[in-house]
Amino acid sequence: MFEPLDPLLHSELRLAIMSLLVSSDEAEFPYIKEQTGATAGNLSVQVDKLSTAGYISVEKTFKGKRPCTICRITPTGLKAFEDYVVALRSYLEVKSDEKKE
Amino acid sequence: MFEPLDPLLHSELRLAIMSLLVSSDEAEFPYIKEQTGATAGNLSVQVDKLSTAGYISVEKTFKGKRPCTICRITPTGLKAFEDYVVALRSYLEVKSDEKKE
DNA sequence: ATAATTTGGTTTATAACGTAAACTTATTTA
DNA sequence: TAAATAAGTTTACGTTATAAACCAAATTAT
Repeated sequence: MFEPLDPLLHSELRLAIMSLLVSSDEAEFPYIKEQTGATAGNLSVQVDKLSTAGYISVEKTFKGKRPCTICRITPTGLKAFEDYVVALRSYLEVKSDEKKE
Repeated sequence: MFEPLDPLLHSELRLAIMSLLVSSDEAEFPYIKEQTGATAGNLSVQVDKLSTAGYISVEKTFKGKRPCTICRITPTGLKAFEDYVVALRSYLEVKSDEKKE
């Protein structure tokens, strides 16, 4: 009836991060911070979790002399996001008293 | 850009409960338990939270000699659910690099 | 009759999670 | 050269979610 929701994606900030990365193939840390309105600390933690799960890749480079963290979604992450969206539908659709399952 | 998600609804089990109640105007505790696959304890806690928030009403009656807990969604709860669905869309839609906001 | 099981839950203890605050390091700017 | 800013990370804490333990009444088995 209700499909389980990937707990890694069922989090406001992590979902927002993934949402951004689905649309733009890469994004820098400060941009994600600005778009999501998250604090740097919270963002850092959640980026790390997504990265550890293999949902995003994180590249640490430099932009001039300043450090620059670039995030990208991975194929695994994209698949997980798509699956999550499908699963969510089972919660959002109105069921007109269907039988079982 | 991303609308905040009502924390009370952004929970797998509570969302499932609300989803059931949106479609069926009332549902008994054991039915919700069966449909969601939740444990009775977890369900009891989450029903209580939704009830405290005024999102559902809980009526305790009897069915024959056995206790029977009936849940119904309230207008407040329905509104909250609808708002949540709208807010969620801001995370699920693919944005083709639109400008700002 | 009474013991065991089932039904229908509630309470509570714990582990996981989200978040902000504090901190670090390097770089500009005053 | 001192202060402020940028770009993060670490850590500490309060909040949540969840299962385990519990309770009471009714039903079924012995």
